[in-house]
Amino acid sequence: MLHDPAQLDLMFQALADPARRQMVDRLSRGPASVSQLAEPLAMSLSAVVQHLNLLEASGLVRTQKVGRVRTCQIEPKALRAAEHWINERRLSWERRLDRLGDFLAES
Amino acid sequence: MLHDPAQLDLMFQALADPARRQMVDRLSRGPASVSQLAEPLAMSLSAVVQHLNLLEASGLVRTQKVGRVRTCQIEPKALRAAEHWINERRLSWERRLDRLGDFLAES
DNA sequence: GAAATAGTTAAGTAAATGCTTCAGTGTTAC
DNA sequence: GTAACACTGAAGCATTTACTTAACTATTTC
Repeated sequence: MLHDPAQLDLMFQALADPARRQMVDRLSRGPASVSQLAEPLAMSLSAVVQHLNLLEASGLVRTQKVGRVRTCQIEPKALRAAEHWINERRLSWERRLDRLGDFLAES
Repeated sequence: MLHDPAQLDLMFQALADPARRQMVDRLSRGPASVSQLAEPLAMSLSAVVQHLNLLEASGLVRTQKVGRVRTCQIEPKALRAAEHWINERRLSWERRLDRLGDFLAES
């Protein structure tokens, strides 16, 4: 579910926007309401809600509404999935380099 | 230089596109020419070059031209920078959860 | 129950993105 | 020297994106 390419697509797409990364950054320091997320951003609350909906659709953020306040949290599992995708490619490359080094050392 | 927010922006933006991630994936298994990168993709060579230019501008891929062939490689340092950004946020969140757990355990 | 608060939704718009085609350039093979 | 090859660049176009404003729906507060 988390490695499904469509979800991965949504996650990387979500992380591509600076405002959304700023929101993730804020949330990494603890939960926040929509207004709290919006506060440091130079855009309308409406725009923030739209970004937030993308973040939620991507699985990176989970929200729950109590009364009139929507509280947002990071979903570390999703972050880990994105992290993992990058990590695997980097390691694959680095292992290849190691094997090449071994081969050259032997000759 | 790698943690400069503008560069990070370019990297995440580059990773947001499925075709570009497929190119990175291919390159993680070893260097490739532009045509080799293009081969599995259902688009014109010209489109692939445009994607490649973005990847290069983001620092994720380095290329060098010998004769008429441009050979492309992954730049693991850049991948590591993106990885690191995500990792820091996730850890920050998880550490917070740990502290919260400790606090609740004490009471 | 009226007013303030917190968020939501829809419609519109300007700019960015991901292509395409076509007309090149430089390189290598014959 | 000419033909094939491996790209490159510009122009154009359809779609998507990141907003805006304005009208609206719940909840609290007083």
